[in-house]
Amino acid sequence: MPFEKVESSPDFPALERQVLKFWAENATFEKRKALNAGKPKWSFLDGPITANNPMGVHHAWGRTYKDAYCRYFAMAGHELRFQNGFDCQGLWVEVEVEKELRLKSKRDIESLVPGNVEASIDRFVQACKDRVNTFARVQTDQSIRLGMWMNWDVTDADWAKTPDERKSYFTMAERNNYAIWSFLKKCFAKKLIYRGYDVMPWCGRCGVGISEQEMKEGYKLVEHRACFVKLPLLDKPGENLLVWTTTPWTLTSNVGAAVNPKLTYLKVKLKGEIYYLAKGVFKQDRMASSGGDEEDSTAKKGKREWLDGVPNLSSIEQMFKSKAGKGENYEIVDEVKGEEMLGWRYAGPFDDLPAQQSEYGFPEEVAKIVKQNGWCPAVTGAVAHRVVSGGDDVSESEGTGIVHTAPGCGDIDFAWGKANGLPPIAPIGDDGCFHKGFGSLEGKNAADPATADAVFEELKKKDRLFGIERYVHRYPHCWRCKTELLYRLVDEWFIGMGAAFDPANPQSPEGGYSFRAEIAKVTTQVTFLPESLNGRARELDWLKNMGDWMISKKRYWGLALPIWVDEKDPTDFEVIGSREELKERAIEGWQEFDGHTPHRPWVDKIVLKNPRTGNRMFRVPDVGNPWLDAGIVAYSTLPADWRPADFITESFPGQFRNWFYALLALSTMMSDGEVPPFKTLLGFATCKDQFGHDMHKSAGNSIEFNKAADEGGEIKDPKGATIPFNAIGADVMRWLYCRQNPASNLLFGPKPADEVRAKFHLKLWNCYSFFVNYAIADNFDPTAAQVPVKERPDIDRWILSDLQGLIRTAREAFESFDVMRFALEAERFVDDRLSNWYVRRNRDRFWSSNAVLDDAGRRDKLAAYQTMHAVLTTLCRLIAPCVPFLAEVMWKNLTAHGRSSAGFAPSVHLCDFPSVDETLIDTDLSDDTQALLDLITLGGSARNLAKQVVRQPLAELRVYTDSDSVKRALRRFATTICDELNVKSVVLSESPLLKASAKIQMKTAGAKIGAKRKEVDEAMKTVAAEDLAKRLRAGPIELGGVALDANDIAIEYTAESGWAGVVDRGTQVAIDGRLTPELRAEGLSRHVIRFVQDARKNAGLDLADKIVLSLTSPAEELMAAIRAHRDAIAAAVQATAWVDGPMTDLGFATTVKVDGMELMIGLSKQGLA
RNA sequence: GCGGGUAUAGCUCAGUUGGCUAGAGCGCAGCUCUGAUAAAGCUGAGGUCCUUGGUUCGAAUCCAAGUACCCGCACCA
Repeated sequence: MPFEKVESSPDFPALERQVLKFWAENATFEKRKALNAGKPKWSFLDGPITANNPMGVHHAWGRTYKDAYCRYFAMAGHELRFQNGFDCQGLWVEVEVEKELRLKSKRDIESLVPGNVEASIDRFVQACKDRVNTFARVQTDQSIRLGMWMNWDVTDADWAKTPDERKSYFTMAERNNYAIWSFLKKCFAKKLIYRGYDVMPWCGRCGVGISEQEMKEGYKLVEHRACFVKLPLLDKPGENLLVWTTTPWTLTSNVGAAVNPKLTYLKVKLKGEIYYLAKGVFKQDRMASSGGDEEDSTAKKGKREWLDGVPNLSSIEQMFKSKAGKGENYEIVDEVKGEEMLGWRYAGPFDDLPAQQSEYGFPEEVAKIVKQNGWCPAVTGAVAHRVVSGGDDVSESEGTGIVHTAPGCGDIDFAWGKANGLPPIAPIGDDGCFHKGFGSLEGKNAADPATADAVFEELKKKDRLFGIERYVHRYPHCWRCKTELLYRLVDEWFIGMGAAFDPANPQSPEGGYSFRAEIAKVTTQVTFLPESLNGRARELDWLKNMGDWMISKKRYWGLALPIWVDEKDPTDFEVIGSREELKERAIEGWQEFDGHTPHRPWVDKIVLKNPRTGNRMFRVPDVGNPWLDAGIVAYSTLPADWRPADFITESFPGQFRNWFYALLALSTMMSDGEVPPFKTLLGFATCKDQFGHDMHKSAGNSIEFNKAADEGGEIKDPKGATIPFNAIGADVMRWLYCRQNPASNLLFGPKPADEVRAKFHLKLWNCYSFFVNYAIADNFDPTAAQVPVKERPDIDRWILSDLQGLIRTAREAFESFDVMRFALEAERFVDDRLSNWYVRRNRDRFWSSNAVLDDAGRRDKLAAYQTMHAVLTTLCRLIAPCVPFLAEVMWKNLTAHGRSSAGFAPSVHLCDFPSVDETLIDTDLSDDTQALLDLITLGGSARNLAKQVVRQPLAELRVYTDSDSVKRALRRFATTICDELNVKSVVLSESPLLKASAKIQMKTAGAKIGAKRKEVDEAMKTVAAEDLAKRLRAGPIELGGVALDANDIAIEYTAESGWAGVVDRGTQVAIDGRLTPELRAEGLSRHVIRFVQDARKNAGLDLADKIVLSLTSPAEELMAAIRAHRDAIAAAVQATAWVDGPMTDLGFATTVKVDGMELMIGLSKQGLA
């Protein structure tokens, strides 16, 4: 038997698992690659997936695109590399390993082996490698389950190899790390690498500086306590500057107070003391959003972002009033210009701290650098306190207009400090806690609210605290561990990105080299999809605005920055570009390092000799930014003859500043500004839950890949109710992703999965099972000689013709990376054309029995089988890239289990992608059939208007149309129309069927009419529509002073009495709704048949069973109808004998009502009566 | 704060260079079909096309302002 019986409700996930086995056992993937060897290359570059956890369903979206396009280009005859990538290094892995090992801090990490930092780091780094290997393998298995075809590492032996030797690429591989070294060396040669001492956001928990890219991800609206602080002026007893800060811990390190020289400041007297503050802030409504800081308060006023439960800010004036106490008040005694205040000396809030007594700043390391760079004279913080100019950066939009300046705690403070010779005092260490030298605050964490309390206590004791308030603002947090960032003076390593460029014309500035502009130039060579996202503009915008790239992390697991620094001169450093260079230059440590990957702690052992000074050089302990790891892959993994990649695809949120950026940046440097890393980028949006909310593990609405694929599980809806779901399976997920608009967020869940399965998979499966199950019964042989297509009936040639259209769409869509277009068209093909027309109309061709057919009949039936077989097998090949399992299951069965002797490939994935067969295209036939389908719909609505069900035969359907294809369809498919609409005849009418009414077609007439609309409307009213129609047929007419032709005026119609009519565009359809007694009798008989069929089913009879039938009714009309159509009824219900009168003694009996009339049905199986 | 986007049915979204009666899928309601049958089809209800103003004979569409949400950029005391 050529085919296997097909279950009507299949277990898709189970079938998928069988297909995986089939592929593995038959080495199908290897065979595919062998077929394509030596063909034109199509280069795909995989964006590495972070190997830190199992996959979620959101990963499956991108991985479906990756696989679908790779499979398409493989079927279309290209050689591919099929290499998957894993992202291995970086803080995210460290954080998970810290959790595993229950470590809380960097100190814990360095004490893993008590007393041995180096061994501790080694153990920690090994744990990170282990974690990556573990989850890379998990993700590999899951990707295989998704149906992704890549050169996977499968066996234990594969995984025992080093990352460099495995089939997938790993960013922790030596190849990758050394490639980045060569990149950094090139940057160094262009003098782009520099060491920056700067105040940067810092995560005290992770102990790392946070780069600009990372900071974007962590802003959150939070509450802090802000305070107003008095700074007594040394030369004006009883007078104070009033400053405001949201970070009280930085007051310990105050060195200056910045004013804007152009602003006016008030001198406010309160209880005998004088306070200085900016005039503009005094009465300001502080809850209005900053913006219009000009005086006119009518300027647009937004409301400040605020948190519920936090009281509104009061104005500064109000604070003065309430502090004045009852009956008293403040007094404005004078105004001064900011510039007059410059140089005023004041007493700092924490001048008693040792840290304030250190020349050049604090702590010593900082002081050393400050001294070396000449950033300030030999003064201590306590001595340096004075009013400085902050220029226009000091505004009246926030605070008091006098800015507390701590050059060791703020970016701009640091700049002001350098400009004014103020020594920086850096209060906190890499753990975010106060250094020694800060008195009672020593060891306290700066982010801890209790620390603010301690600061407030100190201030109170000294009478420096003017007020405390609860304040809400957006504040950066660590994107990994969510702790608050602190601004801290650090030394980090940067790549200088160079001068700005004009995004409209991104060339390097005249003369000078600008890395930024070079990247921009390369970026313009890349295609960003989908177009609606304006990806290129986004990327250029980022390139324009970004600062220098901070590439260092003071951590353990990652790229070892190949920077060696002179032991005596921290400004003298070198970048090493390769392992070979390192070996050559090493004067110590090579023996120990050799045999290890270039990771900590081993690489740290290498010591170089400074050729200029003869001093020893040590590697900086920092590791690299992980986007370097992912950014180099176009060079570290793609061989030269595979560059640039034809295609990459990733979820775009964030990636314009992360992977896309890194890839462009590193490739620009590596190719000296010549070659982009890829030609086309397809971005896609974010995967949400089925209610449109972000998926979060904690919210219970995220779905693990394994559960979606095989296990089933449950999700929580937004109200927290639990919704269980069954396994969805890979192909349903994949189709969901393929049919999605990549620019929009995707809603994933059991409900969308069910919809997609019902809409596509089950519809297709129904067609397939219908075909196969009849083909089995009929012994259809797919290898039998073909009935020439020309000799097949219209409907066969029609679907083959439309199938070519689908093939054309498929090829265009895949080639332009628009799989959605193909998927939606395929759905329409399967639903509207194959299922709802071809199969439905052809059921009787398939089930007609060979025994009663003549030669022509048998040939017609063979044509039907062959047509449907061709359609289904072609569909299998078309959808194979999207739903590889479903396609494979159907293909194998349809091609008699892949017997290659029959000319079919043993796997659908070893086929070529279908090409359009021009000889099968019959445009007229396709048009005519479309017209037919439209006519059926119209006729259906006309029936509906006439309130006559399809079972009731009607006399006549009339059609009036100006469409040639409708006219042709009417002639060509008259029988079909009669059958579908259950009418006795269908007639093409030469004249309109319906009462005319005229209507102007503004689409064509609008331009002619213009402003004369009213005149034309008036003129229209005076002419009968029928006359208008007649005159128009003769030629253009004049109406209201405007010449109009037949195209400009549409004549519309309504039906005459007894008829029901509908109109669509140029076609009118009218159906005769009147019933003659004959028609009514026939309709009744059809109802009777329907009830008898029901009764048969209820009686549990088999399809083939013959029956003895008895039909009785007290209603004479019904009995007459039964008598008149007795033979038709008997044939339809397979009654071979009649019993006149009631038959209650044997078999099955029931009573029903036919159009209100009682009918007793009795039947029994023939032979039992 | 600056720039960009979006706003259309209960939900998810289409809607061409302005053109008159604004669509689809899902959901809902009703009906039908019933030898593909735990499938399928049809019909219906449901819209201030975010608001206001403007341009125009005519605006969901173009312009301006406003509102809400989203994205990017900038965020300082």
